[in-house]
Amino acid sequence: MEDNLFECTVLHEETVKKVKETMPEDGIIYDLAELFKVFADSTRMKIIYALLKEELCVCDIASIVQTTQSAISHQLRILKQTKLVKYRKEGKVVYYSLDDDHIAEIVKKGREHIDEL
Amino acid sequence: MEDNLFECTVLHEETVKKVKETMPEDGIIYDLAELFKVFADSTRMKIIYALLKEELCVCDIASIVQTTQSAISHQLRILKQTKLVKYRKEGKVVYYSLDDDHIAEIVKKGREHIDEL
DNA sequence: TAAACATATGAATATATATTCATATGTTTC
DNA sequence: GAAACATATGAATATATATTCATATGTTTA
Repeated sequence: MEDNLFECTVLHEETVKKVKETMPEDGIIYDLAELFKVFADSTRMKIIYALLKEELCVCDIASIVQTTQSAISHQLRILKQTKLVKYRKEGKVVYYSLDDDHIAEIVKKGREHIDEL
Repeated sequence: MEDNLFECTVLHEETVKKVKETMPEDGIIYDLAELFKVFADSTRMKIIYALLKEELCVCDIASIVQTTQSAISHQLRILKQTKLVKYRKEGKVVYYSLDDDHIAEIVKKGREHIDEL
């Protein structure tokens, strides 16, 4: 009659109850996972690193990342949708830059972890 | 004769050269993307949040995350391989806990970004 | 040592997503 | 307004990966 589907006799009920209460809503968890998904691809990570330095147009990025304009453009769309980059147009050229101070910090923390392994 | 495959006349050569010099090696970028990949799944994010509170056994985690023991175990393997969690055995029960201080910081920075949108 | 139990794992399936290719859109210049 | 150019995008393909199911492994207890 317990509401856990997990037939398990060593379950620490008090602990589980306490931890459950502190868990963020599923929506928050989902959004967090979605955010980190953006950082979870080499191409996008390269784009982010490049933009950490300065504003760049699409063909600059393609040259730096050594990938096709199309692939870059698709990835920039994702970065745009998740509000990690902003852009401005100058004629037919589009300049992208980072749109959030947290990005640098997240990358830095990740880098610290990597460097300590 | 340029070494860029990107037929693009507005390329900012000086800028591109400068940024290229500051880019981390591909290996670092790859490792970073792999790290963030671990955070990029709702189930793993829930496990991480649960373990932020305290050490838990597999069936506790399954109960908190409301998923099967098998799914949790598969995800814990990934968290183990990437050195984000450690474990200790007590008889047939296995207790998992976070293995790195950066994890909390990375999640916190991500959360700050989410909360500001 | 056999049964009960906690956890781990291999294989299969389903789903997500990165890249490529072709082409569309929008801007500038002649 | 036509050609050249920078960027965007839809469709298709290929690859990665999360979950499920069945079962294996290892530990405790009767």
